[in-house]
Amino acid sequence: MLNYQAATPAPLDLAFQALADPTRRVMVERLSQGPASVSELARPLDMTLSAVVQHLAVLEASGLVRSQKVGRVRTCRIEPQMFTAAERWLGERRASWERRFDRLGAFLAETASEEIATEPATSPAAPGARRQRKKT
Amino acid sequence: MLNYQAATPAPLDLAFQALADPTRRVMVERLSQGPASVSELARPLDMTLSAVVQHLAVLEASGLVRSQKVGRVRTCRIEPQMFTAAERWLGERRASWERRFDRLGAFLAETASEEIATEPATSPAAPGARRQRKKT
DNA sequence: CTGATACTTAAGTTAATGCTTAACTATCAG
DNA sequence: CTGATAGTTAAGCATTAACTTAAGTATCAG
Repeated sequence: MLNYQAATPAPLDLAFQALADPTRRVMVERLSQGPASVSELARPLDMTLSAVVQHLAVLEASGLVRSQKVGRVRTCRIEPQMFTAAERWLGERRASWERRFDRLGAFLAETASEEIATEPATSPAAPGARRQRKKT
Repeated sequence: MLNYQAATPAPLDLAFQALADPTRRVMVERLSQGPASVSELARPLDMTLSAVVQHLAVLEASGLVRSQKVGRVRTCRIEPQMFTAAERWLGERRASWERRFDRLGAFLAETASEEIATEPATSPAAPGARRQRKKT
């Protein structure tokens, strides 16, 4: 996974990556109903405790989940902030194309009785010679 | 990546996985402002066209993006439905813990002058002997 | 002290990812 | 027809991810 962009993965990288796994989503679903211990999280899952601990590590690294150990049991809980961040990113994209649709609608309504030439807004795309390897 | 749960990955797996990559998010950000050709998507990205095409394939497989080819240019655009699905999943989790917070608040307000014993709701956790390998 | 519980940590294995080259296939302009 | 555009496809390679075993380390109950 050579991602030549940032040395440190962005928070959203980690969040979406964490949510991409069905096992981890099950864990998150459980936790969104209230705190739970590691074994409680593991119970419905068909894998070793060890694997669950590793999934938990991914969730914690992503900032979606937090946990603390009291005695010998580690209690895990949801960390709402990162969820909000992910939700916000999605919402912003949606807002973007919805705004565009609104403009398009307004434009169509406005020019309904004027002209008819309305290309689907494909920009000219300058030539821009580019060799195959373009490593900065 | 041995994911012993489903032979077919769930839609949300693909969607979140697709969004987990910063390059693909840049592509999505571009597309949420309007349709674009493959080369247009590639222009700001520091990688070969080939790599961009592969990222696009991931986005299409996830259902977040759709594309069609006219002549020699492929025009890509956002597919809103899958975004909504992802946003909804996040929203439902949030609703879950917010509901819980409300109940907790109500409970605290109600018993404010009665008793004081209020454990953080850690369930009893039955013994349930389990060997290390528990492959169904 | 002893044994169960509840994790932890470290390897090791396998498959999936994110790239790169390189070679090809259609358009479209002139 | 020719050359440039725009994309496609197939290998190949290094890294990461998702597990497994196996062998710990702290609690806590009795």
